[in-house]
Amino acid sequence: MRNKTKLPTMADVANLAGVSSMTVSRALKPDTSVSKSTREKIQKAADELGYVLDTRASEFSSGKSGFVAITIPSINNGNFADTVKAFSDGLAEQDLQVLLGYTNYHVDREEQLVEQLLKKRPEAIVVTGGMHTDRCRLLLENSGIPVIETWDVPEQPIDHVVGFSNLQASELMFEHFIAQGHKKIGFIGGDNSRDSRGRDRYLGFCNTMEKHGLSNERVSFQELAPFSMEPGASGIRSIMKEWPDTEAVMCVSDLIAFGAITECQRMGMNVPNDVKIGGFGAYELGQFLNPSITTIDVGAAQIGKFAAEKIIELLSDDGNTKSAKIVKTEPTLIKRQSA
Amino acid sequence: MRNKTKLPTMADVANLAGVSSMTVSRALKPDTSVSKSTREKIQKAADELGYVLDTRASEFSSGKSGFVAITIPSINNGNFADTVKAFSDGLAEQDLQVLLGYTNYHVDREEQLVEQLLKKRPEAIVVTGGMHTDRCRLLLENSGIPVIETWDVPEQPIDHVVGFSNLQASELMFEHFIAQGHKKIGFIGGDNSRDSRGRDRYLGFCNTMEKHGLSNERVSFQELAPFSMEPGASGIRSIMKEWPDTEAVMCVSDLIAFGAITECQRMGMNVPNDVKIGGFGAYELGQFLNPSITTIDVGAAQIGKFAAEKIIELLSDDGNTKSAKIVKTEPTLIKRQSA
DNA sequence: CTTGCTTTTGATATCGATAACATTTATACA
DNA sequence: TGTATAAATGTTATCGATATCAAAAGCAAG
Repeated sequence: MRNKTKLPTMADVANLAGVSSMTVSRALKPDTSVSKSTREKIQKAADELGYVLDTRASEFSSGKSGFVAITIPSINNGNFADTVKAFSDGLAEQDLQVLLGYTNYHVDREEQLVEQLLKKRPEAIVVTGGMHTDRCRLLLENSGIPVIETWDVPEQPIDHVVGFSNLQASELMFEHFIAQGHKKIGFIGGDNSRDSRGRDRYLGFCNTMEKHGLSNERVSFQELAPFSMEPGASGIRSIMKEWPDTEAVMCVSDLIAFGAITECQRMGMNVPNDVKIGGFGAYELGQFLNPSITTIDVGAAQIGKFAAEKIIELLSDDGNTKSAKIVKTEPTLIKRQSA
Repeated sequence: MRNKTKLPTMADVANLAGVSSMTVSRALKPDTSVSKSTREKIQKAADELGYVLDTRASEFSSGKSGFVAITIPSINNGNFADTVKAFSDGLAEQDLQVLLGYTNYHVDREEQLVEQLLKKRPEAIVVTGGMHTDRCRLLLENSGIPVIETWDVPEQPIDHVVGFSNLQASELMFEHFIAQGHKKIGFIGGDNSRDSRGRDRYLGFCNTMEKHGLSNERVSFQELAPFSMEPGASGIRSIMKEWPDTEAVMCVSDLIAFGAITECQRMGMNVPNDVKIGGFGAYELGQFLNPSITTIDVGAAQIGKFAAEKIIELLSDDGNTKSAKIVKTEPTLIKRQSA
């Protein structure tokens, strides 16, 4: 059980089976020309030795790493999890694995992570967002592999993009508030310097307010821990304290909205009668809360699916791919009870 | 930008810097004997070429893979995410990376995954639970690396264990119900054949009911999608329909409890006045729901932390480790509003 | 300026599999 | 039965870094 004992190699299997190691290599993959009897003989030898292929050697030798890297801001986020899941599923057909990294919403951490991931020579890399450090951008540009930026539509894309405009997406919610006749509208967000998607949603707030000649002062920015509801509670308290006549508030995510709605209930307010609360991201828990959360569905899974399709196309590329560099998805408003 | 262009290798850097590749190899790691001037020269050459180390070659050559594998049932589960996070953090100090796989609560999938992971030659492997296919067990036993089973205390451990008794943990909740004078108690669970931890929680139900001479018939087993609240809603509907006088129900997880509580509210019932609902896992959302969810805290992060510590100890092992093979954590009841 | 040490650098073999090419064996058909 | 073709297997070189051992350079003390 100790580390000392050497694990069997392909050569060991070859010896035992009385063939060359090349034949073992072939026998262990499907769709290769090895006679049935030889393959069985080799399989038996491999089982006997408890042989497990060393993919490090295999990938190193063949030059293909067999995986694709993806960075997301946070593990504890149903939306990104949906993207990753759809992405993994899409790549599984091609026997491509996914190597995942978390940036924790920090571009510095992203840079570090991207370098780490590139050292492992992925066949493509997907990053969340279009905001990177200079060095990170350089690393990606020089990586020699397809790069896809997601969940955003950067002004100067590095390579390919699968995303949507967070600004336009959040406008859907504010237009919804305004269509219901509300004028006293607020926003609860996070650290805009770290989360550019959150910042764009805030800009959507400012834009819409300006367009309709309304005040954009009713905002609260909270320190957002990953997957945190507490900031929603503090945010709504702070807004209702300073502007008690606020009629509708959009939160930068459904989790924040969850915290805000439940805090309203604890303060004795009725949502949506006393105040309307909107979320973002169409998280599952939003359907089940009473009241259910009106939200923006950004098609997180679709982003992962599209990214996977793009990568498959780029990797099987014979050099004449015609597909668009930028794929946009369409966020939609999901009207439920809370707003 | 196309895949064609070869990335620079260490030899390229060595050429440009006018040294041997061995010196480059040394210069790129800390704590090695390379003169300051040479190191700077090499660093400059590497930057100029945009050189990024190929860890595949590096790890292959040195024989160390530099990572540890871990399998968890589901990505969309805050508890396992907490374990993984603490685990990653614990290993980061030792420059060990974590390679994560999801079994989706299927032992067959686990077997497949474990084989895939072992092919990458991790330095240790952590699995969730103690239920495996025969082949999976064999693979783990023959892997030649430390194996840790977590989130459970198997009767016949493969190697090391960091876990707790799910059975005893769930008994905490039922004893809590009983101490409040309840006798008509129910349980909402999932597919026991797939989730052994859920099954043990159910067995805790049966044991406690038997011990107190109470009926254990008030149960509902639902098909549990990962991170799903809907089964909680169906579960409580089914129980309240068949046994309308039920006084208290424990759910196999907080997410199920969430679905159950909000469904009770939609049915016009008050939790906890009309019926008490308990959860399992101490998920963050349980704190914020109204009513907040009474639950069992199993110390998910602690499990990850302990597992990481154990691995560090085992890997730095000089052959005379004395640490216990089995580490148990202590689940606790968190009394909140719902029960 | 020589001896004996430490520090720095280099040459070579090697990790385990596979690509590419070469060769042998099996199969089909005239 | 012989030849053409396909299928099965083997040989050799190689991927990119590092371990290991060897050599050179730097340095202190006599």
